[in-house]
Amino acid sequence: MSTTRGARQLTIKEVASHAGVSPMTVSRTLAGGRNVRPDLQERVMAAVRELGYYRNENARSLRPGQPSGLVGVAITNLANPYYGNFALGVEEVAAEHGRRILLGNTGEDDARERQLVSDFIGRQVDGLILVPTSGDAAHLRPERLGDVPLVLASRRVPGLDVDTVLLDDVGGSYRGTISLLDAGHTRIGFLGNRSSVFTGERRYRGYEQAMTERGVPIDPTIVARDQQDVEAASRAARAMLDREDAPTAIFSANNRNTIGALREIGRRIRDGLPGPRPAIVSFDDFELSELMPVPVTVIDHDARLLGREAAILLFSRLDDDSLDPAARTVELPVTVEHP
Amino acid sequence: MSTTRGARQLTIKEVASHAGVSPMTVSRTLAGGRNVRPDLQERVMAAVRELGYYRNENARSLRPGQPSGLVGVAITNLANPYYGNFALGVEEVAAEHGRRILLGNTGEDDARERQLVSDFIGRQVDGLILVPTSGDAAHLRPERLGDVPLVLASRRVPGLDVDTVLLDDVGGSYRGTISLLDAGHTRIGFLGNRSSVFTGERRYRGYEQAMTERGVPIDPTIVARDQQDVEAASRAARAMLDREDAPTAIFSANNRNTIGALREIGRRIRDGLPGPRPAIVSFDDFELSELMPVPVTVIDHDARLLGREAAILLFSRLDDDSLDPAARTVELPVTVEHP
DNA sequence: ATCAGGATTGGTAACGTTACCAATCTCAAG
DNA sequence: CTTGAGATTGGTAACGTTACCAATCCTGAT
Repeated sequence: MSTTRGARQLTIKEVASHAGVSPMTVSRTLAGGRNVRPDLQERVMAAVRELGYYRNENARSLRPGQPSGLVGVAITNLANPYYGNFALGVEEVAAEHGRRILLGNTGEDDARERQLVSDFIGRQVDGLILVPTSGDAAHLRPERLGDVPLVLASRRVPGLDVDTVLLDDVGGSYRGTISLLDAGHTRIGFLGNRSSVFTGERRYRGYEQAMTERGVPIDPTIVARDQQDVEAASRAARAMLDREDAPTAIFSANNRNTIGALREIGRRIRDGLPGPRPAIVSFDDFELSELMPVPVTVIDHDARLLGREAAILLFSRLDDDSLDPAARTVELPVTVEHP
Repeated sequence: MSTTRGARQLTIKEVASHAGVSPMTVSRTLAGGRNVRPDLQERVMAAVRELGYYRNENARSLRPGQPSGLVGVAITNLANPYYGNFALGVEEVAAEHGRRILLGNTGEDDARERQLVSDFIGRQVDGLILVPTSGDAAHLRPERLGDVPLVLASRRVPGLDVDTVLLDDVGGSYRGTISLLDAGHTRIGFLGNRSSVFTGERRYRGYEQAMTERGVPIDPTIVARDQQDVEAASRAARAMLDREDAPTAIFSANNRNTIGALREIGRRIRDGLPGPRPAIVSFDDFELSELMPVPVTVIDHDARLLGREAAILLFSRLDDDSLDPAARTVELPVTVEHP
């Protein structure tokens, strides 16, 4: 099927003959017009406008050494506003550098990530920006990527020494937990991800450091580290709060867990259930946190900035050959905002 | 600069000589292996694995009739979770069809949209999905787009008759407003966008229809239709609620306005200001709406589904030449969820 | 008027791939 | 042992573009 689907794409040749010049003159004009007589440039541009010609970027990038102007971006979950903002930041900086982004969603699926990376490379991307899943890293090794620079965001990959942008997970979690301890809490629950998730590990470490430093023992019965979605987080919070010795405060290591915990707390208040109304410290901001029925301290950060930084690291490698090849890490600060 | 940046991309020729066959045999093997001896296929695949070869998709799509496998997607604001979900829906369906998406953010800027569309076409996209800005549509006319199918989402463009996916803005707003009227409210404020924004117009129309049908006059002093962001929405809500004859309920036509209104209401409650605590009907859901200090009725919908539908419309055109060329419109239902 | 030097223009080849065609090989039937 | 049909393999050209080189044009100095 599909032998002819309307007029096919115009070529430089057609523009040339329409303007009465050679293809080379058209090419030069489009490339900036160096060494082309102004009147010919005018004729060429007129023909381009008249015919509605678009230069074929794929053919262009076929010539050796020519960059494609594409950046492959794979993130784990576009539905999460955090990653939406991240993607926006990347897109902004890419646009400033005249590049486009090829976007893929991995859904935390390792196989999908491999597939995306292969495809991106097949499409000749100039660089890759990745929020890696936690799986195997063989497909990200330099020898597999050839000369395509890679920047990791949010998470590291064990054994992969490349440019990375991170949040100050440990510091933020530490300060957030300290603020609870300062307020007199000693039974502080933890909701988060398991250690195999990079940020899950780091954020737990911050919590742990603060508790240890203040000599407050960590009670594993009020530490839940395996919730990926709001539903599971809500259940974990319920189990914690149903206990005799329920926590008086909860440290939530990410947005999903915070929402889940607040749902459960809201339910208990509505239903008039007894027990503490725990204070919350949330790693990740969310809208209207100030209107919640319990005080929410927010460990906030700018995902868009994280995206911008990732893109900046990437383009610095692309645009500067003399750059020290050693991997760089940027760790963005987070703020702790009291209610 | 950049004469040699490490090893350049591998070619099919190198794979061929490594496997001891001709480039054509490699090409055929990669294309599925029809009419290639199994042992040669094996040798080829081994060479591909060993060398880490990726087929150059750009060169591939250079041949006439070959689709690029790319879809250009331009949305207005990736930071908005609504559009993040939309993009996710598009990406999912594109992936199911073996396509990748080129993503651009217009930021409601007309010039940027034009630029993105040009670039997308230059990169030989097989189709375009657009949340259009409200400006001029000349660059979206069929004669400018050649044979590249276009699908619009969320909004129509005046004078452009193409496949479109919309929400049932009018019906949802009508039903939401009716629910306020049913609850006995007669002073119902409106927060939304101006008429030149497609959804702004439609959502106002639903409000208007409900009010008119019930014989409740619309008071222009409590209709604010020019807020794009939370800040402005908050100010508009404040102005409304500061009035002697403040509304007892507010219809908010979008997420940004809802958040703004709730911020202002929260402030008034915290500060103990007098005046009504208006009920809210919000077009667009947001998390934890059930925990708000005033009842919030949510007109909900699935942005991800909207994205999926847009992609489905597009791929139906790409994959079925015999399709009736008449433009189709899909209007997705919305739900009205009482608190 | 002549000529060097630079500006301008155009022709050719090559980028990596695959459609098309021609060449070779296999094998069963005569 | 020949024949021919079908399977398999490889060579060539072309997709749209631009780097490189050669050809031509123009300018001002002699």
